Amino acid sequence: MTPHPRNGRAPSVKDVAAAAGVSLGTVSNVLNRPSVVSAATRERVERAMAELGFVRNESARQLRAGTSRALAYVMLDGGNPFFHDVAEGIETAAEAADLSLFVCNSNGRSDREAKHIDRLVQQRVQGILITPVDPDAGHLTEIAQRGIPFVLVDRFSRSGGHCSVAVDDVLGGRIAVEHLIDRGHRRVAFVGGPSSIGQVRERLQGARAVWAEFGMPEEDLIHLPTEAMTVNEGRSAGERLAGLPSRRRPTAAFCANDLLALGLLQHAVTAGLRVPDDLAIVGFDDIDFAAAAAVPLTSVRQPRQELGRTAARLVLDEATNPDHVHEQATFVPALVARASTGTVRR
Amino acid sequence: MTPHPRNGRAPSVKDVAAAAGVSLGTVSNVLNRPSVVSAATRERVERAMAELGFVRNESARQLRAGTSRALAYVMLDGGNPFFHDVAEGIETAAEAADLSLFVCNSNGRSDREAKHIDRLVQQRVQGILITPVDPDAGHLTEIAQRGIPFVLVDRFSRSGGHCSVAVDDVLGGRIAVEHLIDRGHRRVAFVGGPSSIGQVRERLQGARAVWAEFGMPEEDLIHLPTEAMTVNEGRSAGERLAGLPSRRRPTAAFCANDLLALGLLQHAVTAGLRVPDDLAIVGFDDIDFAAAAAVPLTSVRQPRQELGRTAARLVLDEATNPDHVHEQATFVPALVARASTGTVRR
DNA sequence: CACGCCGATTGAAACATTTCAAGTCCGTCC
DNA sequence: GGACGGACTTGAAATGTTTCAATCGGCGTG
Repeated sequence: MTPHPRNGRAPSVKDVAAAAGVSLGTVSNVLNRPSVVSAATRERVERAMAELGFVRNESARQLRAGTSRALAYVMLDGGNPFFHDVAEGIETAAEAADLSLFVCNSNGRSDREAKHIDRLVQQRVQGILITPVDPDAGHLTEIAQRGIPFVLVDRFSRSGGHCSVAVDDVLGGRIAVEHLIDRGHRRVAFVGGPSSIGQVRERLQGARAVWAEFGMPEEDLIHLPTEAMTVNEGRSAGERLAGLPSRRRPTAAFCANDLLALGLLQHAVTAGLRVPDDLAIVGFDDIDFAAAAAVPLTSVRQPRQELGRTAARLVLDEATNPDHVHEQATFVPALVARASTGTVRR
Repeated sequence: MTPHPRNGRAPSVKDVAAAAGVSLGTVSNVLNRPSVVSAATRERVERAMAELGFVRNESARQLRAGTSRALAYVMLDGGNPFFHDVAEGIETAAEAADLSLFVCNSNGRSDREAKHIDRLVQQRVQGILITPVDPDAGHLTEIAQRGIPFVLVDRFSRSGGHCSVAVDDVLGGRIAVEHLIDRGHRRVAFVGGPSSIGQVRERLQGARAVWAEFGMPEEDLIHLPTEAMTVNEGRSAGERLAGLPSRRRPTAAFCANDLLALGLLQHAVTAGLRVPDDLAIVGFDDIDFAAAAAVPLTSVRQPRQELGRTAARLVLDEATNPDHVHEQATFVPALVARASTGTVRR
């Protein structure tokens, strides 16, 4: 409470002990096992702590304990609200377990990701949750080798050497395209890239599978590759789409995420196309902005918060349960139909 | 490198020293002052570290050093991309100073904010950057009293007892409304709330000032209060706006942030209004989604990354410079005119 | 040959906390 | 009155790192 001036270091248990006239072990007991301390002493110690403005030193605590009381989530793209919602889910679970959550953002850069991981390992965090730039990168397996619990979020573990949490992206691709076929579309674009992203490949794979099952000609499902999954790239895909000769031009687009879809939507509206009549659009993720777009966006919903909560649960299990077995949690995506695919095509 | 099994604790400097056949002080020298160690010894030690998979224990380091190598940013609303861009700016500066950045999200909840701050103080972070729920709350002054460098971000310090970084919100309100008057609007709505938020008050104040200067009747600048600054609230403000009798209904709206503006825009489009002809809209912040909206949004731009960079600079100055004096950095907002206010009204 | 110097290395102390075996004090029971 | 038990408190050890004064060994100089 008392302003403690810049005189020197922050008060420690030792100072509190001196002020309260007890041993330092007793102060520690007040902190960690209040029930074993007599009421009178406890009160005296608590008053001393308040007076000095004592705050536990987490480093010392950690040093003694050997591990920190924190989880970490390294997210792929801070600009994509999807990852925020995932982080919220993780935070909820962390809070329930009385752990802190460090949120880091690699912003798609592998070097930044590695740097963050380095620091987290140095901090001895209890576990690392990560949506990696490249799920097969070496520094990931290194984490596991160190014995640090870790979970892939929104990515699958190919090797099975650790836990992962994701939705079934192939299925997601299927339901998106089936919805479009259902609405009467016979020429559809798949917008997304780069193909190095597993998600992009799988969503496309699902799209192609259902396309073939309905007996559509392969060349009528057109892949418009993008450099990244951003609004800007979506806009540029829109330009390319508009540039196609009209007999080849798709009447609908399935975008690998909502940012692309929003960019595409914006381009379409600017170019004077009516959505969905001239161009229907389906996104992926169902971020809040999707519902809020000027033409509310049909999207494939991922249970974002639950993804996060489950990931946190798995990493905590790995951290605390000696019989832990790695688990690949898979969620089922669901189509949320809105105005951007609203009408059945004649 | 070598997978170190779950046998026990992670290797420490002591283990490295033993493996390399040197004293533990030498290992520390290799880590912190490589130049004083002979090349041969250094190499031997480095090999031992690699073999054992040694990673510095940051807690011990911190304990000894008395302070951590980290800054923290407690943001107000993880769902608002504006704060992300600010965080990016901070991270850039932190990276340059070789510090970690912990990003926390209070999500507008005072209790969560307090909890985060508690943990950060326990971690002995070097400085705290915060966009607080309430800039006058007690726990903020407590931070300062503890002697922890801290900076208000996107808020002004009323007391002047600490640094702050923000744009001139009154001016922001002025240029937004002046732009609308310029476009021929004679009845304008201000959408924003709650009034407990300083920003809302100041933007409204600027709006009113310029309104009066142009000799407009006070009652033609209508305040539509909202409960929060979200897309949803923007939509609901749209409904209220549509419900006004037509002779009272504004032809333009100035929203206290872009999320509100996007919500309002969405409602307008859904309701069949043409933007900007039936309703012109100005937002605030100029987040990326503003430009990407179906009708690109005119907005008052804040230098978001620079806000973050400056805040980081100030907190570092407070942390390292004994002659530090508190500074209220003020930036000038700029209007970015786009389609949502595109035409001059007859 | 003794001396001092220099570069390289060492050992011990310090940081703040937690834990735990050992200790003290007091009352009760035989 | 002495022993025992229980409630409470204590002191020391341990955690991993950094720092710094001290030491060591070798070499050149007087």
